[in-house]
Amino acid sequence: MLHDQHRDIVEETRSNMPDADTLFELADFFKVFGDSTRIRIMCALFERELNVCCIADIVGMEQSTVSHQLRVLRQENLVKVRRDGKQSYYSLEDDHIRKIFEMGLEHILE
Amino acid sequence: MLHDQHRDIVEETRSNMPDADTLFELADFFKVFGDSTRIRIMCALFERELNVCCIADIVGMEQSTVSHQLRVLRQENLVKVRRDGKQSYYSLEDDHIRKIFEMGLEHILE
DNA sequence: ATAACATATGAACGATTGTTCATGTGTTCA
DNA sequence: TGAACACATGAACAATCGTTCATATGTTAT
Repeated sequence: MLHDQHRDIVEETRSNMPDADTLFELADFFKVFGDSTRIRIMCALFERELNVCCIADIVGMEQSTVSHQLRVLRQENLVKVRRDGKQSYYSLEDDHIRKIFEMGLEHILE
Repeated sequence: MLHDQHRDIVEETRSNMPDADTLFELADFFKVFGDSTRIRIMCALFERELNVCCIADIVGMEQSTVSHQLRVLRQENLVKVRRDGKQSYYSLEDDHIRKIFEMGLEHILE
């Protein structure tokens, strides 16, 4: 049960929070970072742009798996594609990713 | 198939990446941010420390659900607990969380 | 000691997710 | 045009995850 003294705290806290939709989007965005295959793909792309079969080789997974995960990364605007003949070259979309990575690494290395 | 010209790229990229264990840990860490209930809990805690039933009320979920998720947050060292009589007060563990939040928000608001 | 309350936890369930296999689409080169 | 290649995608499956219900633990007050 919620005490009377708590009602105000609850109300004020709730009013200072971003709206539910935004937080939902935020969760979806971070969900992308929550898989080690995708993390490894992004990490590989920190160096340079790479085509799909290189990425597959680097992370040691099937081409199909990598393609599926690249689609997830694309949908959240984390990577962009460039077609060159038969091959698709992927690269990182922006620099937030790098910073988020750094923050995460700082946290776990404590 | 991997072309000869790609072998070097693969090797060099792989050698510049953090080791697999670290990236696995990193994924597990970000996994915690990938759920809207947990996001909302963390967001509520930005304001002030809160006990469990206040959090449950703010996020609109069962006390049990919130307790389970608080355990997840505890296990990844994202929150700490303080017992005060019958109640447990939760607060954020460090400031990385705030920065990671900000990065995420910046990204989705583009 | 017992009742009432706050929180934690285990089991069970449905839902979501990651991977693989098979196949489809699009491009190049002979 | 057709074979070979690079990549994308759909279906299916196992595994993981989030929630709920029921119950256990721990604390306070009578």
